[in-house]
Amino acid sequence: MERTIQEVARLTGVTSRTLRHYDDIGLVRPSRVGAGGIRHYDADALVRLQRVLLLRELGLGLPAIAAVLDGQTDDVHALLAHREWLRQEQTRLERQIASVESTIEALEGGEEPMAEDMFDGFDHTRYREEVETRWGKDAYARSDAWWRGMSDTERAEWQARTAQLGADWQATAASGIAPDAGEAQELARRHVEWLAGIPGTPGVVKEYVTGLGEMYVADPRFAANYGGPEGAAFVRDALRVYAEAHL
Amino acid sequence: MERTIQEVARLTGVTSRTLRHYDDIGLVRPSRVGAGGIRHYDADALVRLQRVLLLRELGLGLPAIAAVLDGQTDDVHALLAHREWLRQEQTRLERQIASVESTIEALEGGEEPMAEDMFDGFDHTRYREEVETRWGKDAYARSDAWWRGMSDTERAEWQARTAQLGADWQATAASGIAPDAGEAQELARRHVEWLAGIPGTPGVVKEYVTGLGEMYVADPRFAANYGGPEGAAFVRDALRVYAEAHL
DNA sequence: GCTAGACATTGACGCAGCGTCAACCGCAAG
DNA sequence: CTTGCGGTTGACGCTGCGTCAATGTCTAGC
Repeated sequence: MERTIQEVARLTGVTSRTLRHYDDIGLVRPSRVGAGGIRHYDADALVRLQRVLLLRELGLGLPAIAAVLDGQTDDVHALLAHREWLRQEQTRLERQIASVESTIEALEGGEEPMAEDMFDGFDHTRYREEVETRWGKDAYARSDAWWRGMSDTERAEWQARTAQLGADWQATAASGIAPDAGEAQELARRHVEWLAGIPGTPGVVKEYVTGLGEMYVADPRFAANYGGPEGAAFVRDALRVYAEAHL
Repeated sequence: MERTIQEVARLTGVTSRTLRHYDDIGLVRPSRVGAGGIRHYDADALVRLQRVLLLRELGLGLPAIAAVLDGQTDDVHALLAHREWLRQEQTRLERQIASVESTIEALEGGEEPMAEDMFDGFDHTRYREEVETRWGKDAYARSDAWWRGMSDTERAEWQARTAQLGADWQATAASGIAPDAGEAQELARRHVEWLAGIPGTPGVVKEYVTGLGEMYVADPRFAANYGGPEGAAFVRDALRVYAEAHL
């Protein structure tokens, strides 16, 4: 009636190591421990093990299995929750596969060694329409040439600067100070300086800077760089104050 | 131009702990380590980190990413292999979800607390047709009543005995001895004894035992219990010899 | 009665990828 | 001088066991 650990292992297809592990964590205890610590399993222990293995095949974690077996959780309930988790994993995988495939296509198409558009910085092509309608095709072309002319390293540097500027704006807006305070105005100065570094834009013209501030608020794509609409509003106000005073 | 670990962390969205980990394993090293072991990252390091993060989002493991970045692996090749792995994961998940759902249905339908059919043992309902056509509806009904009348514990015990018998047959067949050797004949005796424990079957009748042997060979569902067709053939031969001599 | 061998036991490390203390140091502000 | 922020190097924890390693026990054969 009783079986040793090795016999149980053969019967159920698990290793003896697994059975010892289950004993350690209290999931399936042997029915009796004889001389020398030898584990013996009776039919009841086998029933329990059998239920464990069934739930394990379904992908449940050992703690969840323990909860079900000890009656702390309703089995149907546990399985429903588990199914939900499995489904989320599945959609995650789907998205990942799609990403991998589009990346493969891009690489096979000879695209840039995927260094672009990782930071939230100035992603050029995304704003093509915006630039062309506001400042003309010529402006976009110059800007585009400038962008493509840079090396990966230079682009990374530029993007990092852009991201840092955005991060600083967010931190400042969140600190609660006024848009016309010194710190915010210093940021506005950096912002204008940064703008001047982009060829093909009007540069340090007063109405351009204030207009840009409005765009940050109106366009969620830009607003996201500054912590959403509120952050963008802070940037707009600070830029307006700065432009009035210095441009 | 250079940034501290915390700045890089904010820029890229990873934690400084992760950056230190990447340094430890040599995946992304800081461009310079200043006084007090302070890490500094320049634009080149950012480019590398950026590529790491892109590949990580696709689900690649860090060693695989390192291989790609160090030019030891073609990136397209690595991604193709990775896609294959992702697809396998996906089908595995699909199957698991299907299993979970059928289990949920079974539980909601008030089925037995899923103790059945885990071992390779005698799974009753699977062989209903087989039993009814060979030995009549009455035989199946008696057998069925006997099976349902048992407790989980008893059923587990029975299944374990059945599985053990199958395992012993496989081991004996694999050992290379002849079907009429003593050890095989002892197993045959146990087999007949085991058969006698199933109500509704003809029992220890000579032609029943030999016919059963043939069925084991012919039906892959049974053969699987004895190690496939070869193992089943060994069982059949041993049973025939035993039946001729003792029944 | 001894020994070999098969199987048992209890540690303990390793795996992936960091999160999370812990303990300590350095620098700037109040 | 203290406080606080940010930097450093360990080292453990998590999931579910696989995989030694060192040692004990039971059975079989001489």
